[in-house]
Amino acid sequence: MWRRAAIYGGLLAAGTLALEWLDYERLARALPGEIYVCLIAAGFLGLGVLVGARVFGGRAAPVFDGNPTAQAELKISRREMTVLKEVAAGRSNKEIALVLKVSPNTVKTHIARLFAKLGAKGRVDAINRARELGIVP
Amino acid sequence: MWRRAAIYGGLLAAGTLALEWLDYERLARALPGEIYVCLIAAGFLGLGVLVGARVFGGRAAPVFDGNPTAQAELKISRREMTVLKEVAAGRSNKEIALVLKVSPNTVKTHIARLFAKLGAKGRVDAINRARELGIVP
DNA sequence: AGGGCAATCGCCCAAAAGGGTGATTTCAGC
DNA sequence: GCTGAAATCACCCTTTTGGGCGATTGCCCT
Repeated sequence: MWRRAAIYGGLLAAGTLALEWLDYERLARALPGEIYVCLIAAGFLGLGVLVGARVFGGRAAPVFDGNPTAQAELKISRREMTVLKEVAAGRSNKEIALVLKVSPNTVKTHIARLFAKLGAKGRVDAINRARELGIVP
Repeated sequence: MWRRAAIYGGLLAAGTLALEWLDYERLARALPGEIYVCLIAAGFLGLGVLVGARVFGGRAAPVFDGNPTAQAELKISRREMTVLKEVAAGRSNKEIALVLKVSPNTVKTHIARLFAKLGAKGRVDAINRARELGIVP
């Protein structure tokens, strides 16, 4: 969405520059000076947004709390989500078991289900896929 | 660094706007129209970069190839960096060994050194710490 | 020429992770 | 009251990881 806005800004900038290039004189006669300045400025503002978006991050989703859509799509349960977050935090099965106050076997079961649902072959892989799907920051 | 540039851009924009606000008439008399347009445009360009940087990502380092500063600080060698990237891609030691055409033992050695340098107690932990330090995307 | 470092590999062993299967409980929804 | 899904736990077994040695090679630098 923001990427789209940036592209529109860039197009606006390009359009403005093209107009200037093609018929500067007539444009200058037709438009009051201030409006012309504002046009150019707006174009550069859009271009700047484009540059900023290109240079920085570029990741689509910002703040994040899990993507309910993809999460529901894969039928990842609440418990599996909490376990997934623990895994992403770099904790071991034993640590997760302690934190969640369940048996290590339970943690292993949850993780196994997560792997199946995410199509992952390891915890790092699972985290990467979850991040691609936008269900983990 | 890029953040600094964005801030400079924003300051330029603010300065330009302030000048316009304070003494538009004298500025218009003193400067040829095109230069004035360029000044405003450059200001807005910087402002746009600032907005883009603020809206998107916000992470400090952008396109990326490893953060040389933190990397040098921890004395992470070239080979260790490539191994780290493979680990972050979710590959197993055996797979990494195949890709890099070295023995699995060598991969293990590199990873062990990485753990020591990063102060990590597992691959996921190592990736998280490396990402915090900005030496991995 | 010698020291230091990166890169490579080997071996041993313990711990962790992962795969497969089965079982129980709890609880919401029909 | 029955059903199904979620959550819990257990056991067995294989593979992977990780820790802790040591050793060699090649390269850069002084």
